[in-house]
Amino acid sequence: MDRPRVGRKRSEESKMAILAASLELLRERGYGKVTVDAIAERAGVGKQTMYRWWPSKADVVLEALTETARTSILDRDSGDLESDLRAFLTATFRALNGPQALGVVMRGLMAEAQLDPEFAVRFGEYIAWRRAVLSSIVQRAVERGDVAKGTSIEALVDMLFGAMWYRLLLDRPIGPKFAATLADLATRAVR
Amino acid sequence: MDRPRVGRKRSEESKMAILAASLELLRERGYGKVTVDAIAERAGVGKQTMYRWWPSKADVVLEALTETARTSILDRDSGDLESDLRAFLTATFRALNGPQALGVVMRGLMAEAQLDPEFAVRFGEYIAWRRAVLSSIVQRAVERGDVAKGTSIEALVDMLFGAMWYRLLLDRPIGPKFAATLADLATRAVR
Amino acid sequence: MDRPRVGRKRSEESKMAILAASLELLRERGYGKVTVDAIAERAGVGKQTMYRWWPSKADVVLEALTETARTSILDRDSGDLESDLRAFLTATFRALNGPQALGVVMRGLMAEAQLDPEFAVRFGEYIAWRRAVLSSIVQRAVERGDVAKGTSIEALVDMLFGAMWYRLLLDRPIGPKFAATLADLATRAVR
Amino acid sequence: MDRPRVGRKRSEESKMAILAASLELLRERGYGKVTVDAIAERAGVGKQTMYRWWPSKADVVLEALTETARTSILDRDSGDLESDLRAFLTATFRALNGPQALGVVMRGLMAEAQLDPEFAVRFGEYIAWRRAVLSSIVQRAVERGDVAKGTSIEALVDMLFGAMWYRLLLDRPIGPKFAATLADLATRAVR
DNA sequence: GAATAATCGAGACGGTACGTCTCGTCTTTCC
DNA sequence: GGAAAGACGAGACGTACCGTCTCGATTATTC
Repeated sequence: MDRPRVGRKRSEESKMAILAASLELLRERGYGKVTVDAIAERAGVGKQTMYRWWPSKADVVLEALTETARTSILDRDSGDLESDLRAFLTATFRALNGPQALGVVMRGLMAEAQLDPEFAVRFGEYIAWRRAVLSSIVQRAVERGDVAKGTSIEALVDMLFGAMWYRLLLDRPIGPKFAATLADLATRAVR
Repeated sequence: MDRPRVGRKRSEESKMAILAASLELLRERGYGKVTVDAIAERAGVGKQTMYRWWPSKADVVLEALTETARTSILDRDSGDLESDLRAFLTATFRALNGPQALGVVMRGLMAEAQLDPEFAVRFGEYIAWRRAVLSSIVQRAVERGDVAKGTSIEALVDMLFGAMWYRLLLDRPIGPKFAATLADLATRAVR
Repeated sequence: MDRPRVGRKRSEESKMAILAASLELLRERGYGKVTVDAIAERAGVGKQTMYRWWPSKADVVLEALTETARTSILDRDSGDLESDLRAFLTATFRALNGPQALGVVMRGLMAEAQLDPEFAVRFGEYIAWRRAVLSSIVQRAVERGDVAKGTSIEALVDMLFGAMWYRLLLDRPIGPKFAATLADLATRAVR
Repeated sequence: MDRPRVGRKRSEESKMAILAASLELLRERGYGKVTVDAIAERAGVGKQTMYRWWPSKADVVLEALTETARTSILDRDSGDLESDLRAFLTATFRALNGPQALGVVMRGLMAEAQLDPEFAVRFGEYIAWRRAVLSSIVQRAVERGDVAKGTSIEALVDMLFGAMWYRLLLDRPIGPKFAATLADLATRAVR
């Protein structure tokens, strides 16, 4: 059982300043050009304060992303798979292209995950959390009997998120039209 | 008009040594831990020789990859979309997991493409070349009349390659079973 | 006028623990490798408690040193300059080499004084205090008429303490033999 | 036996720029406030270039000092110990106070030697070199028969250089008057 | 005996400098 | 004139300490 913590409390102000500075710099320069020193300076914070709470730059950014992304998830139950999917994908894609430039940030993090295996673990958890939402949408359709028996939900989710990531990473546009096309193809695949 | 080239000829030996050393180190350490100096040393080559012929480390690796991958493409026309897809995907996935560890290399290059926009262009060309093969498989089915009108071939290819990349980048297994599932889902999606 | 202090009293226990921990660590690691955090931890004390009572790490050590050194001063009046000098120097040198490793500590403080001008002032006072003892030994000889007229006592003291510090700082041995040699040379110099 | 070196030669230009920048900064800020980054920037040089050739900042400064000090050594043989000593000490002290502020630099290095044992070794060699000059002056007097039998030359040199260092480190003035006093005392001590 | 003050251990904070690493370029010598 | 060797400028990285600030608990004094 945790003995009651003693000493100065973690500064919520610094924490927020770091996350905010990260997002700012990410938008201004893109992931690859953001340095730890720049974040610390912009946040008015010592570098050690960052390393005390996050193991690496990528983890700071991941937390900043998670914070922001929390709002942009949409899961509306319309009773129809295709329209649920379209709504979810459209909202997701909009966030990617939005003023926060989430797409750029996510590309950078995916890159980092390839280079730093320890970060990959934590990034994987974030990804799994996003997957879960999409899975549950499909799951509802299964329960309604709208999905052919034996269909692999996992593979379907891989195809949907995969298509999104694939275009994101190759810097191709991701818009509402693409969302509709994917929703349509996915719905037909599981019929 | 080309005046007959003067001076020492490009050493084919050095070129091969560089490509071989790259693949070796890639397998041993993974992309992120391979340095230019290490490749040069392993190849017994000056660093300048690398930069004379390739614009960056990533391009060396890309060429090493292309060289190897050339063999692993399979495009058999069986007259049936699902079985063509299954065959193509199975062969592709096998190469990823093969002794050359192509998967690891491709992950590294995709990461690099996120951080270096100039390399992203060249990497994009490589990707497009791989896409073309898969597209032509689907195109044949279209010409046979096996694909519903209005189906977006591009989106279908995005879903297939997307699913592959998505699993690859998140370090999840990619095997023949997954190939079959994808081929099945894709075939049903276009009916 | 000081109104009688209110509030918790200074903890004599903590003070002693800090001085003791300082000497311990000094002996174990040498001045350069002793950190403020280490002293605080060893003493079971908050860092602020140190900075509340001493302006810097060096001052803590200086006080620890002064405390110890108080005992090691010897000033016996034998009526003979050479033997007084020999006795004083022998005792001083013995303290430097003693179990407290005063020599090591003093070297560290002298170094600190070069880097921190404010500390240099306080260290200078300590040095002056030690000089005064040696000066008074020579002064007695002057009053006995054993010193040639016009001899600079200050320069003589500089030579004696200078020789000691010079060897100390260059990590050369300082023992009773050296004390006798210095006493002899000094006595002849002032005849 | 050294095989003839291949590859780019050490840049004499960079080396000189580093040494020059060091002296400049030393004069401007004093040893304690000179940083490796500042030297590198002022010299227009990468930090690695410094660390390639010198193990630490102190060694750079030591070399800069040695370079400068080479000129300021004076060893004139007048046939008289006192006047030789006075001349040597006067010249040495003048260099300490001169426009190069050698005194400040030497204080910094002596401090560093206390904190970094590895540097202390190299600094000790520099000191030994300076000692040798003074020793040879006294040695000549011995050979002339001007020195009493049994006198410890080593101790005498310790006293002379010691007095100089002692005053230097305690930030007390060192001028020609002090040189004359020391020369006088030393000469009387060995008679 | 409650209110007020100052100290305490713990530990997070902003900041500075360090020494290492890797990149892509430049220079020298050899073939 | 290409190639291997290797030094170079640049600049980010993560670590180590410093001296300060904040927290909640613990004494002392004062009212």
